[in-house]
Amino acid sequence: MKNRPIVSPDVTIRDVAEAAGVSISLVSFVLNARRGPGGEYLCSASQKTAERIVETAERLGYHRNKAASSLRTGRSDTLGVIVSDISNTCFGQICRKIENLATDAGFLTIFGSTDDRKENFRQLVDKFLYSGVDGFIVAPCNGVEDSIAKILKRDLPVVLFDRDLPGLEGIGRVLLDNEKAGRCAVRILRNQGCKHIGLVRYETEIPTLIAREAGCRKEAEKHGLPFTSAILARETMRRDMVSVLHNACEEGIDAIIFPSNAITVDGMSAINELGYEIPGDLSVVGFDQEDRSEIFSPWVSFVNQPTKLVAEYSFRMLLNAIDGNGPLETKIINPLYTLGSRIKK
Amino acid sequence: MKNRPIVSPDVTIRDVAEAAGVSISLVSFVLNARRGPGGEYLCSASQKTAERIVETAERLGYHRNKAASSLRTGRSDTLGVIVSDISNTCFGQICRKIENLATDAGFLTIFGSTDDRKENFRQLVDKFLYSGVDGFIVAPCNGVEDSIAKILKRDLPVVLFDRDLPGLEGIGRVLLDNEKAGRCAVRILRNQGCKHIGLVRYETEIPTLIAREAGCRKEAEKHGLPFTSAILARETMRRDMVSVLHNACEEGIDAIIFPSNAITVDGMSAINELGYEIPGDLSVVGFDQEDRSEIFSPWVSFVNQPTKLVAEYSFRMLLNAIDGNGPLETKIINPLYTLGSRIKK
DNA sequence: TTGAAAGCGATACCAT
DNA sequence: ATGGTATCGCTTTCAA
Repeated sequence: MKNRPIVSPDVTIRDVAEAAGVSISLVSFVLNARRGPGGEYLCSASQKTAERIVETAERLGYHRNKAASSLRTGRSDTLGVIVSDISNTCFGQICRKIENLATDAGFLTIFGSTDDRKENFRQLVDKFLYSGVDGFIVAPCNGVEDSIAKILKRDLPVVLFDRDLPGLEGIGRVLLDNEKAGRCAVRILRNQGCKHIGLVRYETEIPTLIAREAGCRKEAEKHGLPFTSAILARETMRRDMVSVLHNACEEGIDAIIFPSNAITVDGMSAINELGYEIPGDLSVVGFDQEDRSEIFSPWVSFVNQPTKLVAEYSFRMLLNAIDGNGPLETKIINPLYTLGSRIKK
Repeated sequence: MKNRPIVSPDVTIRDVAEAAGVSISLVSFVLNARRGPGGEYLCSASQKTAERIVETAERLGYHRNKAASSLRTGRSDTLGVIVSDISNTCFGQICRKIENLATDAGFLTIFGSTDDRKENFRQLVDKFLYSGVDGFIVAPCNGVEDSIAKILKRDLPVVLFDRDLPGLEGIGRVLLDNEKAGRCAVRILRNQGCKHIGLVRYETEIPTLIAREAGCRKEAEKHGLPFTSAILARETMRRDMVSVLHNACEEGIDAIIFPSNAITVDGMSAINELGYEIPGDLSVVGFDQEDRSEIFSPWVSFVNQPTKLVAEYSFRMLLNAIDGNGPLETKIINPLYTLGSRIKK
């Protein structure tokens, strides 16, 4: 365990300095200089020397030692991203996009999954904090306000997405317009000619779900459409789903909305178990689409977070905050949807 | 861009030393000491002092500065993991598992996605190399032998998974037994009573696909089952799939195998387009299951890499190599399968 | 059992 | 325009 080998006799800034016949300071200067529009080095060094230094560095294959640089500057050029589960399609996509953007901006990204558990969230925040990240993009669990506060106390910027933690100040937010998303779901079903829409959710105080349901109800009422919602206990949702859907169909409901990914999954399981046909027996709108579900179940419509946009907004906001030239604010984004086929061939 | 604030006046080892009334060296010593079975500190310091130091460190909220430690030791306690797409379920799961294992072992993990493109792979390797990772776990693209060699030249350990790069020496491998996986697919269909099995793949030299097809053929021949395979051009696979499947069904094929994730996706699209029913018109075995596809399309069976095992073997092998107490070898693992329902309700 | 001190490599202040 | 040098926090050798 102890005797891990020390590796790679690397090219250091000193080697470059010697090879170029200048001082270490000058090399550091030039290598950190910003570039002008014409590619000039914006520093006090002469262009000639600057070019020679850069060329030497390249020739020797020099690469800045991150640890040393980080130790000296207090910055690591690393971002911490925390989600509930990176193997979940939606989060996976957002993480990938953030990673790409961060790479282009010269940042490294480290990810962590919480499984939606407070303790895991806290551990990850600590871990990332102690590894010296420069900022956070997080999809929080409920009740992790203290952990966020810990980040803030270190003066590090945080951007929240996917779920809000109301009441926190000094952080950025990139959130879906959930009420609009709810309206969107109902609109899809109305366009398919559905006459009586149902919604299933579990009991919760998560504002996301409440707002989505409210949006559904408003849009339905606006058009005088019957709208019925069933609220299950969270623990027994999976089990209760079958009877709830069965009753709903008996009562003449011809369309159902599952307002989150978890509910969609349980709901689709129940529909399979009941042997219902989509859209024959029931039209379905789910939320937060799974990978390729359009291929495995092309008759289900989905309302989604636009993952690319979420990633872009979150990253830009964080980067601006890190660079000190932009505010942390709240950005509300519009839902995206994919329509399922209405007809089976 | 330049004036990012330097943050967090942290508790340093010096603070701990002063507060505990000992020297910096002693603190470092104790804090890096291994623990005996009874929790004793295995270092020359007296247990009393050791305990006092540890207690002081905790009280002050001390955490080792990673940059400084890394600069001094040349180790970063960071692992680099490279896959083709982390938002793909299978890779997402493997990454998550590796992350968990790494965390438990005190390592940080950084991920990168290549989209199966050489240049991206090379860039990621360089990026990880220059950020000082201690080792790599990678699912390679074709033709990145040079990049792997670059890692090896730095004396860093590499473990390959998912796909092999034959001919490379001095690396670890965790690979699926692809021939067995092919046999497994045929066995599933035989159990469902299928009489004539087809397989679609694209033209390639990827050993994975070839071996899977060979396995299928062998198993079919072993039981005197007719087996027909169609080989499409990679670029036009998506387009050609429809007619190929159509012809296959006309010719009396009652079961089809899609021997990779990409082929499964295109294949399922085509089946949807043709309006074929599974398993009414056709039984299907796909490879490398998507997230929740069992819910959206419960009638398809899948042969998979056991993601947890792949993650575990890869990580353990790498960790042992880093610690210098274990070889980098080739580990072949058995396929896993999930059965689709044979009957629609 | 404990401590002093020499770096690791890069940055940035201050001279020249 | 260029260079000398203190310093970031930690590990580790050597001496006491």
